Amino acid sequence: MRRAERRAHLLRCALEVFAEKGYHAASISDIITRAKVARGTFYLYFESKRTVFEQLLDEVIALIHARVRRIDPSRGTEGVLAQLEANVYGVFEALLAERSTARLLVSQAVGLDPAFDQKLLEFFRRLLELLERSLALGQEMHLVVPLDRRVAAMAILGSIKEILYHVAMGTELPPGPAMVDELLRFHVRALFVPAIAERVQARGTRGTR
Amino acid sequence: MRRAERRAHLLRCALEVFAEKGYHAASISDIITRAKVARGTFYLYFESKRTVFEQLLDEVIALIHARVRRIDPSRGTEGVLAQLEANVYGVFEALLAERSTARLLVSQAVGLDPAFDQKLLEFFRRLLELLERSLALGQEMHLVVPLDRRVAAMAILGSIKEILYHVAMGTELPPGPAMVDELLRFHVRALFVPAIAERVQARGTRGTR
Amino acid sequence: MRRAERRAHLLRCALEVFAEKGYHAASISDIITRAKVARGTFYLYFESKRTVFEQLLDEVIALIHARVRRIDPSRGTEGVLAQLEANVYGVFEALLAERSTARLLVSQAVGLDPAFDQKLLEFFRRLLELLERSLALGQEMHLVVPLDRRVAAMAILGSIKEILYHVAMGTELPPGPAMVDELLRFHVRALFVPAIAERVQARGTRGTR
Amino acid sequence: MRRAERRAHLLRCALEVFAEKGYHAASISDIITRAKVARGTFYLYFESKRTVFEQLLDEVIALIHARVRRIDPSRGTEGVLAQLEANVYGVFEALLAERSTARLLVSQAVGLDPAFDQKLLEFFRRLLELLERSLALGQEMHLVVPLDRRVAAMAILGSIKEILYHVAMGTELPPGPAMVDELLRFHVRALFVPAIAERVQARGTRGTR
DNA sequence: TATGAATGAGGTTTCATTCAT
DNA sequence: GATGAATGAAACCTCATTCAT
Repeated sequence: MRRAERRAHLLRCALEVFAEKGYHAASISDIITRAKVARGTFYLYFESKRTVFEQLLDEVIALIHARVRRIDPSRGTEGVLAQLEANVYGVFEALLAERSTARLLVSQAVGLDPAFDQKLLEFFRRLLELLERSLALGQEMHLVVPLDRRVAAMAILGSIKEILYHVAMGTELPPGPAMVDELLRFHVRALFVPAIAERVQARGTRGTR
Repeated sequence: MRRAERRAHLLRCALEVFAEKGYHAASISDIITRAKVARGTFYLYFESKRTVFEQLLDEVIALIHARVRRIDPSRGTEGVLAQLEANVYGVFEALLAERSTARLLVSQAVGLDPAFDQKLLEFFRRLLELLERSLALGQEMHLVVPLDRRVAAMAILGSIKEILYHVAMGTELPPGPAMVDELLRFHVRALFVPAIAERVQARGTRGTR
Repeated sequence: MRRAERRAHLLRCALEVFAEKGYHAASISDIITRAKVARGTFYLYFESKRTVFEQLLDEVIALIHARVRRIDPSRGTEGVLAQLEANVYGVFEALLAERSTARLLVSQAVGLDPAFDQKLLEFFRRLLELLERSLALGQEMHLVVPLDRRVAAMAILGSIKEILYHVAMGTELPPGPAMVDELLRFHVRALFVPAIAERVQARGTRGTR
Repeated sequence: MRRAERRAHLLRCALEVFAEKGYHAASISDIITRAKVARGTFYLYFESKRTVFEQLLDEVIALIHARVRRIDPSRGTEGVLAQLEANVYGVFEALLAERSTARLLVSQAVGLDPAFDQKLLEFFRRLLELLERSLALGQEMHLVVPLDRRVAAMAILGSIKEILYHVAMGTELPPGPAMVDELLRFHVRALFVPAIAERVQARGTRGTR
């Protein structure tokens, strides 16, 4: 039990250090200083600096996978829209809660080295596939307009990532829920057939900032 | 004249090395080995590893700034659309031509250190402002629907970056022009009032992949 | 305890290397090879090559300051002479014991760079002030002849340094105590009123070499 | 003729640079920048950085040798005193005229490396021998008191060097001639039999600073 | 003779990892 | 398990010297 706690504490400290300084600038010294632990202790829990980072990255990835569900078409138009919303909300909820985690994913893990790039890429590709399948489904239901599903999926994913990036970097933005609503309306307009799109659009727009 | 050539050659080699290995994993040795130049020669042209990278990044940023123009509303609806297209095309043209350059911008320069992050962030913020102004203009002309311009601008920028990221990482995608067309239609649907959006949509969709 | 020993050992080895090769020719490799220690270990104890040297220099300076006392006039003529003697003896004792230390002070630290030059100069200036005050005192007691105290102080300091320099460089000289006696008689003649000077001179001269 | 001029110019610039920055901190770039000459040109005139410095040092040494004469006893007591004076004056005249030269000798050439140390030491040893022979002569003429000639010679040399060192380092001192007079009186008291010493002392002391 | 671009040996320093206590 | 001193590979950068023009 003790062991698991310590491990979690170390992971937590490592996350903060990586988020603040970036992978390379972060040193083992930074981590153990923050964790108030001896150097050797760190290596009792993790094989190397690389592996801590990898585990943190895996955690973030799992966190997001846990929030994203394949869309189930059996619940009608409204159900599909609700599920789409739930996915985007989930991701933002998970990542806005903690800037460190967001930074790790959208900034610090990028371009580290071929292996990490690969892992990141695979994660994003899985998300893209999921999105593509959802889009295909939407098209079958005649909710989604004809489009290149891969390109559209990337556009959606990219729009989410960009906002997370700016959140992580501290850019000023509308408060969480309003921002997500706004983003969702953007997606709806871009994807859905006019009949649906107009309905959603009417439901929500208040001002124009 | 000789000097400029050498410098360009070194920059070119540095770009390739950075793109392949990432900033930190790339060593001066890698660069000079590739350039077939002695160690000191490198420092004859650049102050440090950091400054070569910075110059490369500045070049990429300049490259993109050169391709992006503020939208001029005086030429009517079609003119505005054409200008939007030109901007996106320009950016893709500049970056698709060379995977290394694209990688530098969307992958290797991210999360390097506070100074580079700042530079990158400022670059993206300038692009966002430009986009926001264009959106405001579109709204005045009743071309663009009511929306939070900042969020929309980020969504657009993010969609472009994501596609570039995947291009840089080698993901399979539709051939250049088709992809850009597809992406533009996505933007049009997301931004424009239905009357315009439908016109554009009708004009272009061929298949659904 | 262990730590202090290691540190002392490293300082000792560094001293020897600096004395043998000079500051610039001495490399960290030389020091750690002699100390049979890994490269990193050196940096565990000292921040840089510069700081080891500085600490060594500080040590030598402290060593000498510890041996030199302001002259107390309350103990009469003989007392003053005895104190003068004690000071000169003290300095020689401290530095003759170890050629490396002497070399560091009179040879290796000279002309290194503006900062070290400054430190050295300040040290010598403090000694000069002390000498000047002692001379002023001697003049008040009518023991010391009228003279420019600054020039006389420099002459005395210089005579001591020159002998130390030759000792450090291995020039053959009379054995320690005889040499110091001889030097003291030189000073006495140069400084004191004839009545005192003759008394001291009579007391000591044995041969003329 | 042209060649000799250029060489002299380079030597001059090198002297200034060495005096200002010290041997190691001085770079070939510093020298050629000051001389407004290309890098290769430097090597047309000198084999290496080391050899320029060596030639400068040789020049200084020659300069001093030219000013110092063995004392000729045939011209009586006053003549001997006058010659002693002339030697010390000569050395100061040569070195006070130019701080760069003084710095080179008393500060920058010290502790450079074994070879330079050797050269410097030999130079000082020659001066010492000369002094020792003069002292022996003085003793034969019953002008100089019984003393260890080597120690006395070192004391005299050291007193001169110390003053030059402080001049070179910018310490405030009495104006040239007064300072040399003062120093000479110091030497006279330290060396000469009372009868002579008193005569000289009476002749010059004005104040006590 | 003069130039200055090119060279590369060599130095200092960092820091992830190990291991004896 | 915990500690933290010790390790040493590897990186960056400088600068005296060379050499083609």
